[in-house]
Amino acid sequence: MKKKILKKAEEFCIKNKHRLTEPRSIVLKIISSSSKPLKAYQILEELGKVIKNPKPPTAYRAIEFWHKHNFIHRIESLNSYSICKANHLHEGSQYLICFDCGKVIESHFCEIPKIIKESLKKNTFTPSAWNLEINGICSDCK
Amino acid sequence: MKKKILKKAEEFCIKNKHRLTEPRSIVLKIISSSSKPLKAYQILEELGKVIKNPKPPTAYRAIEFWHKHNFIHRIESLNSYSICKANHLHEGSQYLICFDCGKVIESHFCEIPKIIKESLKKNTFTPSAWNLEINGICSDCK
DNA sequence: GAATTTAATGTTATATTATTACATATAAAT
DNA sequence: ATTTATATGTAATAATATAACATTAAATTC
Repeated sequence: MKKKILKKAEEFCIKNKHRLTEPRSIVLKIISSSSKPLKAYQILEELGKVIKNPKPPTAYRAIEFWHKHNFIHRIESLNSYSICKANHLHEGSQYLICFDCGKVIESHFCEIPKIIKESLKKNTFTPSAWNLEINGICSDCK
Repeated sequence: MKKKILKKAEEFCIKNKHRLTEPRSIVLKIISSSSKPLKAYQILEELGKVIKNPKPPTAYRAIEFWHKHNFIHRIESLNSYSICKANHLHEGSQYLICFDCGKVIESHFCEIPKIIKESLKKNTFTPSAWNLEINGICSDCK
């Protein structure tokens, strides 16, 4: 899984003439290796195990880069970042967040639901990205 | 509109034995009077025009109170708060956010879309609240 | 209606999250 | 080789949020 993402990242960078620099590749590795979403300062801390005394902008820039290109999602209500589990990069994300154990499940579907599309049409609004976060209780905590 | 919300808030507090204190009622007034979502420190600033030198916890506590009881929604990606426009209080919110002009539209629908419900069932996850934020471009900016 | 309990606020300090600004380095294009 | 564009290094600080403890005010019990 991890390897595949890094491979994809490499191809993406070559194709789009972005540089796959050390902070970028390490940050992507960190996020993709984590089973849970990570906060920026957790990523920064991990980064510090590989490169010497990194500063917040170093982490934030790499995070922003991968986020902008849909390799990672941001879970807004947790200020956290998670690798995109779908095997195509896409502009929408949806997470189930258990308020008991804190577990976060990425629940993938590609299309914006119909009812939402209709609402967009009514508002003549053209979507580019979307994020849905559902709080509740997971099966383990029931 | 504003009056109605304050009336509803009053009734809610009496019914549920919560106190409609000064910080609470002023904060609700501030948020409900604003056409745009407000950030916590903007609310704090407005609060400072009415009560003497309020501190962050005063604003945050009132915000948390109304948020918990679904009178206001939090727009996670903007760290902002907005009055719930639906005339019944509900656990879900959905916003269209224009990245050009910054306009935020509350797009109300009561039910979680079917495709999402199915995903919840598959994950045996019981939702209690949900928040959808869609970024894109509004009709005025097209 | 005085004593107790509970709910809420006041206040100080600080933690957490994120960005600005400017210098430097590296790669790509001319 | 020079210029331009892209990205990082570093220091400082801005923006967002909470912890901890003291105090006040209302509700409940006696």
